[in-house]
Order: sequence, then structure tokens, then C-alpha cells
Amino acid sequence: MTSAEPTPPESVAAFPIRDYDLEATLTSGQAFRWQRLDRGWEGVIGARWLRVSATADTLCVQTAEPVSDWQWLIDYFQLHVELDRVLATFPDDPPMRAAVAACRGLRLLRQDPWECLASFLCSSSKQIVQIRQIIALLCERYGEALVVPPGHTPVSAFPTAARLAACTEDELWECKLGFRARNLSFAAQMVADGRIDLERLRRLDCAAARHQLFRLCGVGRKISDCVLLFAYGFQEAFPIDVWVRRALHQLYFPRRHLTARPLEKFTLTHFGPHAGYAQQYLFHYMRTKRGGRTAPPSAGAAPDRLRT
DNA sequence: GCCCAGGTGAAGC
DNA sequence: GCTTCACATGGG
Repeated sequence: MTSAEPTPPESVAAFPIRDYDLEATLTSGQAFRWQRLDRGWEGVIGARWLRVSATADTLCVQTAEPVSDWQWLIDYFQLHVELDRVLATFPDDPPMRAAVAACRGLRLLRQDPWECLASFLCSSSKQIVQIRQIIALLCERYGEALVVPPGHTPVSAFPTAARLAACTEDELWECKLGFRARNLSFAAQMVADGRIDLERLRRLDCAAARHQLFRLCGVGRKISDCVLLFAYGFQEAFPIDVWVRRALHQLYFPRRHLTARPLEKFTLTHFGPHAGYAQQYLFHYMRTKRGGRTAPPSAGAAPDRLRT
């Protein structure tokens, strides 16, 4: 090619990175469709199949079709975020130091609001491996087929709200959703017919956006916080699930019983302006550290209660 | 077989 | 305000 021609779109690209742990990021329960494949990861962002891999200083990306503008990828992986600045805002206490030491390089992704919302509607009281199964079925059955490399097994996009709204509740039930089928069905209808506008939430503040998400059946504090954090990037959102609750009890309040309210209050003030980021470190740390699964939240809780 | 999972909403106290 | 329970299902 001559230099006079405009730069042709490419299907491979490399981006400089630093402090980016792709494995921790893609396995930390934010996104549920990434598959490890030999040295890289395969997944779907929007309507694009892609393969990514990382070295210490480079993120390598391959798509099935040429790409002229990579902004969608930069947004999704949040490549512009300087992790140092985020980590510097974390409280300097033993639990956070341990969590950062264990999974430094873990990042928050920026996902599509509908995919994120629908995914976490499937998540309640399910293990991550099961959530992945549910979502795989939804995509396989109701997602739009995507262009993949020659010879590659077919891959589909995450199903649109309109497509899931057109499903019967039984059809969703068949995707192993159980009692979550009704909530997903209602949410899909609300989004598809415009009763809730997920794009508009971007312009609201965190509390107002949360208030809107609460209008959906099956969306409470935890699921709304996941969407606010993983899709909209509200850094103050702090999802408290069984693992994070366990982390808070074990690491910050051993031998004390804190109820949900004071625990939430603690998280609102203690973890700083990037509390949601800190939460993700605690979550992944608890799930991956040796013995993390032992000692459930209430085990060994002393009778002395913190006055509320 | 048993326990538990990135929960929520309702009921009872 | 807090605790308990039903809601389905399957992984380990």
C-alpha cells in the first residue's frame, strides 16, 4: 500500500496497556461470555466477535471483519483509565492492601446497559458458572448470528430486549432461568416498548438512575448497583453480594454481627470515590484466595452486636 | 443427599 | 427496623 491512500480498516490491532490483568478482569464476574482459548480470550462486544490477548504492555485484538474505528473497544476495556490513580484512592488498610496485592491489574469493564441488566437479572442466587450457562443459551437461541472467522463455530450477539420481549415466559424458562424468567420477560418488555429508557440513564446521577432501575421487577439494591457500576460507570455503586458481604464481615468486622444497613453505610464512606472499583477487588480476592469459600458470613459471629 | 449461589419481595415481628 | 421465607435449579 502507498502512503497516499487512506488507512484501510484492519481486523487486527494492538493497544499499549499497563497494569492490565486481562484474566482477572474477564473472570471476575462482570461479564459472562468470555471464553479462554489457548493463550487468549474470545468474546462478543455488541455485534462483533473478537479475540483478545495481552502481554505485559500490549493488548492484541483480532476481529472477524475490518474495523476502522476502535473506540468501542477502548470504551469496553476502559483502556484510557490509569489504574494507579484509582488504586491510590483506596483506603490504606490491611484488607485492601491484600486485595490489591492479590489481583492488581483487575479492571472494571464498561458494558452495554441492556446486556448488563439482563445478565444480572439472571444472576440472582446463581453461581457464576450457571449464569454463564443461562446466558449462553439465551444468546444461542435468541441472539443474532455474527460474522466469525472461517471455520469458527457460530457465535451470536446478546439478544435484544425486543427479541426477548417476543419470547414466551416458557421459552425463557427453557433457558434454565427458573423464577428469574418472569423478571427478565418483564424487563425486556419495559425496555422494548420504551417504558424505561436505558440510554437516558446515562444522563442521570447515580441515585436517580438507580431509582429508575428499581422500577423493574427483580431489580433491587444489588443488581441495580451492578448495572450502575458495570454499564454506566458510577464509581460509587457498591454491589454487596454474598462474597462481598463475606469479605466485609471477615476482613473488617470479624466477630461482630452487622446487619445490612450499617454495613452498607460503612461501604458508602470507607472506600472512597472509586468504591465500586474497591468492591470488585474485594469480590475477586475473596473468590480466588485460598480458603475464600470457607467460613460463611454468619459462622462464628459473636453475639455482641454493633449498636446501630 | 446436602449446601449454597454476584437476590428480591413479602410477611411477620 | 430486622429476620425469615419462597422462589427454581444445578454445581461441587
